[in-house]
Amino acid sequence: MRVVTWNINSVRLRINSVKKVVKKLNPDILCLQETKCLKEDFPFKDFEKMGFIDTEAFGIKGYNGVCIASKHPINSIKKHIFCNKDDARHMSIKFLYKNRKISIHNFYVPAGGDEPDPKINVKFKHKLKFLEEAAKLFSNKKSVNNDLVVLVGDLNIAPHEMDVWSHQQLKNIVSHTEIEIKKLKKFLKSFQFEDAIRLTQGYEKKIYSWWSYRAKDWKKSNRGRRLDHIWVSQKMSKHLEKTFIEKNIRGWKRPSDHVPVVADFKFN
DNA sequence: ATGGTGGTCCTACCA
Repeated sequence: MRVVTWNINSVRLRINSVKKVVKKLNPDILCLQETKCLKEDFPFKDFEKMGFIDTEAFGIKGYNGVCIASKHPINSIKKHIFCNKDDARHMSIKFLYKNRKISIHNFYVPAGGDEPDPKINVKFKHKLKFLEEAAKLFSNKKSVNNDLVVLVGDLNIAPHEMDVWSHQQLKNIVSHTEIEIKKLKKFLKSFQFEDAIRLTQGYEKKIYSWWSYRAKDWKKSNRGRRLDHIWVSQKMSKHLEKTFIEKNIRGWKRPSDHVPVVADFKFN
């Protein structure tokens, strides 16, 4: 069973890239962030043609927006509101796979602006509050040891030294500051999640999922960050087979600044 | 070098 997460940065502009990625990766579950598309404008027909039985999406005009497309019938959907804001940053579904109930959570964590000080930057304050509320959502759950849960998304934080091109140069840059990383780790621990990428690939090598549009040559300078994540519950981690990141897609024509992150699971 | 580029939808705002 394959789960793919990708910050698409406009699903309508890049619908052909989505089709190519689906053809190439054949995901069971595709989670998108920054669809930048109202539900009434969402290209549901295209997702149907790609082979998805159920596609759930919602968004606000211009900003954020999340989608989960599934090749297995979706049994239930939840959308959680964080920080009392009218935005579209979370969606979760449940579905059956080989008679097992699996939950998928798709998150788009606020980017947080430029200034890494919650006292003067309301966007950064929002980001920290969002992470706190997200952690609370999971720490309230009782079934931590028995549930098959996958949490994916653009979490807009690169937590480890090898998740950024230069730990030294980014430690005061939003996405890699100590305060955010602490909140993210608390979020991770709220349901005893495992970081699937690092669990399968170790902590030694540099791994990125995002390269800025502002670089002259993203590939040559390679100043990336690992902002996109796949987390698995303890029980789900037993079924985790492998993970990989589709870096080459950053080099496609009119790319998103993020690339798809993939996790494969095996069930008997 | 406090820039750079790329989204949405027309004017700023977001990343």
